[in-house]
Amino acid sequence: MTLTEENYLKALHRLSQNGESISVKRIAALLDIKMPTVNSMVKNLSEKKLIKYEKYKSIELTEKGRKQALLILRKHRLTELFLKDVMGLGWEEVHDIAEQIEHLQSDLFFNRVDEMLGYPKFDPHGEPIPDSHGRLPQLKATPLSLCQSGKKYQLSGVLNNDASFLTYLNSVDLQLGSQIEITAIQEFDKSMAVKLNGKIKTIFSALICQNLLVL
Amino acid sequence: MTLTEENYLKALHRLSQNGESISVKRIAALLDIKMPTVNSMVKNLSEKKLIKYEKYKSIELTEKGRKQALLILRKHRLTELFLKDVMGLGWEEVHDIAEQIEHLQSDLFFNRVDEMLGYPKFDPHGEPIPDSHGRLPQLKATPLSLCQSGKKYQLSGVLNNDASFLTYLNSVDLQLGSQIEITAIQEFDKSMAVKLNGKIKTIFSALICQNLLVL
DNA sequence: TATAAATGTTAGACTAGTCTAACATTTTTT
DNA sequence: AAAAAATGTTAGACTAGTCTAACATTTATA
Repeated sequence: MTLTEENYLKALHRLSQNGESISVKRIAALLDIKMPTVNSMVKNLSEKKLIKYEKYKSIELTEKGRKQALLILRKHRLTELFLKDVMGLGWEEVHDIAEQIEHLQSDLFFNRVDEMLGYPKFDPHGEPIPDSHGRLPQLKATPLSLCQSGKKYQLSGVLNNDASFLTYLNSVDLQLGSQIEITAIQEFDKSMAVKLNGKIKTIFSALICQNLLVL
Repeated sequence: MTLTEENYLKALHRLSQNGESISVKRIAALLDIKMPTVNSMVKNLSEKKLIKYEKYKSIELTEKGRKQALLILRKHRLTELFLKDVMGLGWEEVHDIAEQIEHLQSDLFFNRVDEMLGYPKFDPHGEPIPDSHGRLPQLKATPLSLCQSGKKYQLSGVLNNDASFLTYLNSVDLQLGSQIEITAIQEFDKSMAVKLNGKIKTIFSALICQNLLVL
């Protein structure tokens, strides 16, 4: 598979995640590529049995295509974790580098990365890491916004990668694995009073809660 | 620069290393690409002022081209060291992976690699690692195994950190900066008769010579 | 030095991935 | 249900990098 095909597969997978059906227009928008270009790539991927495609109908990944996408995702997420935990880069810095490293062809390299990380199941953004056969772990992290008052959770990821958000998390010393205890939930605006790592007390707005994944 | 252009520059630099002049034929052979293809790329690189080229004449890197090549070489050699020393891969395994990683665009990544390795000046073969401006350290450390009989050298590094090797060096009172004079080279097994610090006379096996870097 | 061999160059074709302009179909609105 | 808007498709062009076949120049050799 070419680098370009891999990027299309990743996009296809991402679009298939949020339930809605996949259209040429949405792929084009996501990849910032014109529709006719997407159209021809869609035909190409269809010939390779990576997607199911009929003119004017919506597009779906085949099992084969989905597996390929998950294998790329695996490399991406392992890389992000490696850059952060082994190399000490910041959350906000790792994505762009991982976008490049995910295309490396070397089982040896990624297996060693996996090993050095202790075979992790989630990446720094809380996304599950597919195994080497392209299968996903069953466990799923929950947004803090759906959690209950009076309980304790562990931060397992974030749903937003904006630098401003990540900077905020750093400012309250919140990292993967940090403990979050919900002491109260404000009914009116769904903001939460929380205690972080048993120490810092603060308020999370609803927007923040929606973007924190916990276990 | 494209990945392909980078590979041509690397090849050009490598060919320029061994003194002989650079021909289309030699580039083609090294990259396993047909001569007409090389010919057109040579024109392209010439337009970009990375090489000096006139029809039927031999090819030379410009200063600009040489600098670019050295920056890629820097990334390659840092990566090899990283894969070996940080990730624990074998020396024979790292080259192919480094060939891919050297094309990553991320100063952040390579600066961190450099930092984690302690800003090394030489790779384990004694090859110099260009700095981030594409400049070479002035002096080139050479494995003792490549040195000449009858000359004097200074120990500038070792390529092996096994306790047994370092203990041996201590036992003959050899330290960084110590003088090594080669008095004879045994042709059969490449072992060397040496005089250390003008005093101790002993024999270094070929293996020892390969692991001592001198200036 | 004339000819043969080696090397270099040009011309033209092909693929992957991109584009714009024009046309087709489906979906939404009136 | 007709018209308008949105979306999808086709046709054809362009670039980078590759190739083969044919031609040109330089170098080596008889």
